[in-house]
Amino acid sequence: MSTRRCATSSNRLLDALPAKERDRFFADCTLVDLVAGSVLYEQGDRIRYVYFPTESSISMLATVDDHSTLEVGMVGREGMCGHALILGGDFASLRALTQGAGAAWRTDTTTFRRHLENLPALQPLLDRYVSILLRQLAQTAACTRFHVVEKRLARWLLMTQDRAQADSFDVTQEFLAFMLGVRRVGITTAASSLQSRKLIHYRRGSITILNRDRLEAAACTCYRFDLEVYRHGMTARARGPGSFRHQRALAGPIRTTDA
Amino acid sequence: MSTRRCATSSNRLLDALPAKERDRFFADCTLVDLVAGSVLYEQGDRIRYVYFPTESSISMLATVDDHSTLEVGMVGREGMCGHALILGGDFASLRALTQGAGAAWRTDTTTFRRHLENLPALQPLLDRYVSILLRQLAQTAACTRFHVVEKRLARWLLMTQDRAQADSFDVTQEFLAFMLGVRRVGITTAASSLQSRKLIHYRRGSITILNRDRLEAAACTCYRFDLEVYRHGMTARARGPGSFRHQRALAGPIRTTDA
DNA sequence: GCTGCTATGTGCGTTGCCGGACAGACGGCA
DNA sequence: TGCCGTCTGTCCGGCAACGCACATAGCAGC
Repeated sequence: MSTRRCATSSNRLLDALPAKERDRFFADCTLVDLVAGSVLYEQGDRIRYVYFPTESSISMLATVDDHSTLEVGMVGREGMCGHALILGGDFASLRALTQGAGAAWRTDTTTFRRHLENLPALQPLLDRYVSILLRQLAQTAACTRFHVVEKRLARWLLMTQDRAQADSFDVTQEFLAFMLGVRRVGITTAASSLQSRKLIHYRRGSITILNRDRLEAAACTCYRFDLEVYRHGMTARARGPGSFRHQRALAGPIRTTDA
Repeated sequence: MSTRRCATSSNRLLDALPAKERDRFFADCTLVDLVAGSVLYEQGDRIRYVYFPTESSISMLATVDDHSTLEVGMVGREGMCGHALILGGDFASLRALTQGAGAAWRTDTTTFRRHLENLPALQPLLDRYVSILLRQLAQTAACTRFHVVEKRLARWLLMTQDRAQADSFDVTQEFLAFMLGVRRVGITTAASSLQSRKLIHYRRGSITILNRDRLEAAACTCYRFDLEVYRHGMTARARGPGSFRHQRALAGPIRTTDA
């Protein structure tokens, strides 16, 4: 089933380090196996370890009213889990839950902090990652507000496929509903629509992506936007236009007019 | 009308700097007047100036599909606008629009970068601010998903009141609709509901908050949560519980079980 | 094979918001 | 004073998603 599995199973952030620094960093890392469904941090937990997934994927979750939960970010081999440490914090600001089982590099907080000081390329690299994460959160907020469940589901499946590096992965509709913050039946409807169009196939806790291109066409544009942000950062390439519906309603000139 | 106006009209982030550093920073700042409706950055713009509002407030906006826009963050005297620079970036990742007219300290990018290197307290302070911003984005995503317009409107009004430091401020329903990503009529309904309960009073482009406590009770809990995050960061105090509706659906143990 | 658990599918009325259209009200300006 | 642009209020049908309840289907263990 895992047809798209890659040869190299490392983490892209760490790969981006200069070889010397990377070696020093890896010397203090342990390769661990994350179990699907395990909670890495509860909101407000003191962070003990940071994680750099290689095959696994982790969901960042925000909760309101003690029961409604929404996935606001996804971390795979392109990222890291425990971003608060990058910014000098001690506590996890969001719940982190292993969504796709698999391997991840792990380092304890103290060691990680030491590397942040001693490896000159590390902090800038991770700062850049934080800014990407920040943009992803903003995009998810808008996406969740404006896009229908079916398109959001398609986006989620594509994002997960990228991180699982496989066409097929284990997930129940109940879990998907939890991630997208909708009813399970909402997922049933959306998923069966996608299946009837032969974009995906699913059965009892497992989903296979059949046609990636058409699934991408069925997803909202947020998927592609996210990819662009990861690839090019926030340069002009990832620009999305956007104008106020009624410019007249805004007093004053549009550009900065401060003295 | 502006009964709650404070004597000190400075910026809280800059106030938190040690006196010596603050003085050096202010020496290179200009106090400018932001005009309501002016766009400080378009998404993807190279950042030329950063802003530290004192009386003004700025909205950070995310756009999807070239027309649907959502306010994902608000910056007032408690924050700064141009966070990308803190993380070493050059480009604005979100649109920034002056929502409440007023004064702000401004510095150009080059000078700001120099201060980041030379003033030892600045970078840690702003890093902490970024992590707060990040948490605010996540909260907004969940809030936008789960809370009805009336509660979101109440939250928005409270947040704006805090930043305007006045009970009354100028804003049209059209603009509110734009911020919350809903129809103008949706605001009409919500606002007249709040007005009928004597929590606010409004007339033609201006809103007055009549009863702050009851308005807070009418707002979603996200308002209070935000305040806690600003006050205490992500320590245990700001913890919000949250459990999966059906724990059974998650395979494996709940705590981290990696080797 | 049967049992029992979990995952998926369907039906029903309800609700919050949408899109569009239009009527009324306010307030600056001539 | 009266005009006119802007802001606000009300109506309509429609739809996506909700909450609840119950029916079916896959799969594991005995």
